[in-house]
Amino acid sequence: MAVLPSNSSALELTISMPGFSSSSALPSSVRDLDINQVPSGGAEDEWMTMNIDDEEESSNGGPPRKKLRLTKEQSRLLEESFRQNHTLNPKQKEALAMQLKLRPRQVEVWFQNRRARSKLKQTEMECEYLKRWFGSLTEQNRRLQREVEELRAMKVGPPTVISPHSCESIPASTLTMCPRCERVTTTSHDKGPIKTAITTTTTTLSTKVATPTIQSRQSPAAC
DNA sequence: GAAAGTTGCGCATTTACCTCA
DNA sequence: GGTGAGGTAAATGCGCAACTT
Repeated sequence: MAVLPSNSSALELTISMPGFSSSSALPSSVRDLDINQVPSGGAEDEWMTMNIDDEEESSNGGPPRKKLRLTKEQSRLLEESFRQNHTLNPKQKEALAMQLKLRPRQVEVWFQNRRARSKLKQTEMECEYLKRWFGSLTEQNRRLQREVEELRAMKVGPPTVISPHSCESIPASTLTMCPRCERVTTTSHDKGPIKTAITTTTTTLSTKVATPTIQSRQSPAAC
């Protein structure tokens, strides 16, 4: 299962994790849209209070700077451009600035902030994902501990298991489990009662939580 | 070719402003 | 109407790489 944001420009992280819904991990995008709405009670030319000249004046100790609010169209174009490229070369920056009637520096800053927001969202998603994974592992651990306790309690005489291949009864002491792939193999070594008891739980392990994968995660080497 | 200085860029952090509950 | 929280544009400072002298 791949968890992907509704807005592909916001996140690049792809998380594969069976059994988990992505919806709760996604921050609401509604407010993002509202942020760029024209405030009620202000005409658009009044709303764009800081044009190029104003800003240059304020940076030289002039009147205090006013907050620039990008128009919907400006935001749309910037987002579109960001989707294509997360960084701009000087030519692209210049062209975009001209198109948007902004200074190249403003475009540059917007891209910096946009990259930072993407990264923040990605980190939040990773955090959420790790928390869920931790929770599922904790639960799995608890379940297995319980099983071990039960098996310890019913330990009477030499434990045996049914061979998956021949359906014959095999002394459990001859079975071991590969810790990596969790397959049962027969050996002649005696691993002691606890080890063999755990071995008998192999069938239950088939219900284990599948290891979630982040894009870069490598699959374990074949056993 | 090596070292020092310059420039441009990206990023992290901080500040200032705005909106909304 | 005042206020605090959250969002975001902009400023600042730092590190790094490429280039020049």
